[in-house]
Amino acid sequence: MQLMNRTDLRDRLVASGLKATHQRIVVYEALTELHGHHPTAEEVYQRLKPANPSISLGTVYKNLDTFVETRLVFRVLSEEGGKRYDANAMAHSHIYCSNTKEIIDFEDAELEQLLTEFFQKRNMSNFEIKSFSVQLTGNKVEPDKQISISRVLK
Amino acid sequence: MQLMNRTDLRDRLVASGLKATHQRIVVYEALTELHGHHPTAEEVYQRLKPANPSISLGTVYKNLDTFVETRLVFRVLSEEGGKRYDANAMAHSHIYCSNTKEIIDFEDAELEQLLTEFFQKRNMSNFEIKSFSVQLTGNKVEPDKQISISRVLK
DNA sequence: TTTACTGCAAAATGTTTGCATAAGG
DNA sequence: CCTTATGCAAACATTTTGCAGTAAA
Repeated sequence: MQLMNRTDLRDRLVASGLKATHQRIVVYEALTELHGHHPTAEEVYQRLKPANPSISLGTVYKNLDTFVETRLVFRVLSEEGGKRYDANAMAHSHIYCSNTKEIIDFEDAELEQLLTEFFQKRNMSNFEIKSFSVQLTGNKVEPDKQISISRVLK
Repeated sequence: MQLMNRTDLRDRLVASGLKATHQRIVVYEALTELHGHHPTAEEVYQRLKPANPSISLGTVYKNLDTFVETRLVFRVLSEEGGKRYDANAMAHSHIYCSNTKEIIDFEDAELEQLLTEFFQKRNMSNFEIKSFSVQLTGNKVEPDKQISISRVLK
């Protein structure tokens, strides 16, 4: 997902049926650069403003919404209620850290497999499942405390 | 969770270390009555206003926040970004319906068990997991379409 | 050339805050 | 009593909207 040049970015937009405007490209680019940071619209705007002083915050909002609609990007909602975005179309889960309020990506193929199988077996009679994600809540453990915590877990 | 009288509601508030004011009781009551609907603050307010015309929306907000802090209630963030509340302290997952925008409770003991075991086995070296929930996205299937859908699933 | 997107600024939403008054323990 | 919660209204933050002008296909 990282390290995409503008041609690649443009291709992705077009592949999603979107007009590849300059603004769209730089919004999407900022998002890929900030991948893992789950920026707010404002943060995306601040990121690209220096190089694109004429872009408007409204356009950033509109494009983020468009990207979410086309599933090029998805929205994460922080514990505090703000909207955050991430340019990773792959299904993945998040950990909310209650201490630092960070949203940390958590990708685990084994977990994904486990859940995919679970939902395939489970007959959700009146529901067609499109996707799933797991939200974990917890606290980061400082390196010096790791030993005691791992003891607790066992 | 449903069918609680005011004495029970009061007891729960006190047990969580909160002053059992009339407003708190009726906010909590409205929330239990709307259980499964995941109401917004505004909806809670509309629900209890007829019987409590003097209560203010600000108080509803303050109390909902207080309840979330004490873990008496939890917040769900809708796909659209609004804050919604639910008076169910038990861990459970949600299904977002892309069509109707509903948030539907999904409790599944088997799934819970599966994930609990998964996270116990998995050594999350630098993270102490407090809780997890699964967000499912999909579409409700109308009764007359169920047959074809279940074919797709197989 | 046609359609869709942008920038701007205003408006709408949703939520929080400050403070004087009221109620709970 | 003393502390904490309430109601009110104003302030705030965030997001959406409308529209005339502009750029992409």
